[in-house]
Amino acid sequence: MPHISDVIDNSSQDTKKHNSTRELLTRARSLAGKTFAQFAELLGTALPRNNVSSKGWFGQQAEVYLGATAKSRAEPDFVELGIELKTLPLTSHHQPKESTYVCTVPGEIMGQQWQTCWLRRKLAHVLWLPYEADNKIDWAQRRIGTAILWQPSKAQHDALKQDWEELMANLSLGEMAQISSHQGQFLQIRPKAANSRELTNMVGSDGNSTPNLPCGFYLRPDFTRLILQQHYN
Amino acid sequence: MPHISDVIDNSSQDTKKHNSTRELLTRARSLAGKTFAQFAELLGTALPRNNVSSKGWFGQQAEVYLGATAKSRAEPDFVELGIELKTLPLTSHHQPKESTYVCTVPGEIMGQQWQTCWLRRKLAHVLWLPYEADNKIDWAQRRIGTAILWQPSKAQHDALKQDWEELMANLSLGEMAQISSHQGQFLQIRPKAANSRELTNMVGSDGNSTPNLPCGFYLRPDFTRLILQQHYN
DNA sequence: AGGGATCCATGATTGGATCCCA
DNA sequence: TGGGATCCAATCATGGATCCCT
Repeated sequence: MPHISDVIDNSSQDTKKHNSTRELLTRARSLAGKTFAQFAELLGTALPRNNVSSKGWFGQQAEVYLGATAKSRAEPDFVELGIELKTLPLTSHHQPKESTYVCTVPGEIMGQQWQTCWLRRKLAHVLWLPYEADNKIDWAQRRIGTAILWQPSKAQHDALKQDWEELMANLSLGEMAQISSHQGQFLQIRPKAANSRELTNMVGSDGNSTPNLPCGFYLRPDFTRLILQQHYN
Repeated sequence: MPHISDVIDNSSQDTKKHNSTRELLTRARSLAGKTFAQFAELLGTALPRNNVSSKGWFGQQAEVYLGATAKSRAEPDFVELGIELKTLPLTSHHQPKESTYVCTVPGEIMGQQWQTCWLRRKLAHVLWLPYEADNKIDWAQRRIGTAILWQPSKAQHDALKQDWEELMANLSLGEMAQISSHQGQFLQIRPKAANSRELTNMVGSDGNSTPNLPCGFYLRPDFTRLILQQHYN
């Protein structure tokens, strides 16, 4: 049984966390309407000259601006808040343009559980940062949208859980090579590598290790579209 | 049963290997008597300005000069010959100045066997390249010695095997933290890291993973002293 | 003088994602 | 238009070892 002071401390922590979360959202929303060029100026950095060679630029600079602490580490972007930052490219019709990368598919399949898996933790609390990604708009002139702080609804959670468990079951059945991007209603598994010759080792349920393309979990556009609708309607 | 042509091919391979090994030794010995400054000039590179910040310089440049193929990979330096290159720093009395790093201690202890372990493969065939390492000699003026091509004698092999099996047995008993550099007659285990705060995961015989300092196997000077004596007497 | 601590280079891995063709 | 392929930055891990204090 916790001592009363622990309860008081926790409660105080929760209040701080709540306030910090609101500050984070406020700061993120202060970017709404700004172009990439204006954003770069805010940061005092130069815009990369083209988008092909700077795919992750906006996401990484947004982390810097919002004070994310985890640089390429296996932690939430905002550790103390448990919040993950994800940029969300939009078409000219303000629909998701792409699937959204979530995290890498674990190389060790055995013993993975939904309750504790990395994907679930990543998607437990997300700060979405939409932006214009229509190729007809000059890159420097693309505008940042209004940030959305989101947690999965019961239905969304359950749908993700079902997809995840189906995909993981298929993986453990052995042939990673047979896993298709077509599986999964909202979640899919796709290659995630520098190139198609890259290989890592997958350890299957039989304990054997086989070389495979590194893969990642991606959210299909249908899923992120729901999030946008949920917020704007 | 092999076809007769396979036998002929192998024999041809062996001859090539023999010749290449002699060429390697000859090329290595052509460095005998040269100073670091002269060696750097041979390579067309600059000498690093001090030795503290360039600990691996000679070893790495020697690999380049001798055509080693494995750059930081888990292979022998000269893959086709199965030969490992090791530089050997000497005192003013031409005795080994330091213990000699061999390889990292595997993070997975279970199932390790002497017959197939990396340490045994590394030490199966070594091209030793001695050089003056007395701090009283200006770094640029240190001279390279006569290369020695070495394979362990039966007695040396057995002694290494005994040390290795003793050390590995201790590791698998659990407490990596309790392993001491004092153990082992010719072989020891010591830290091998950027700094003492670095940690990696060790998987013990119980299958549990515990964080530990990354460690390496080192040959004690007594061992390399034997190799020098064996050759020069 | 032995052993705990440390230094550099480079390849591999991971986290940020979007590209782009059939 | 979906999914196979790819791009950059930064960290991590490994291979090359020697430093340097007690």
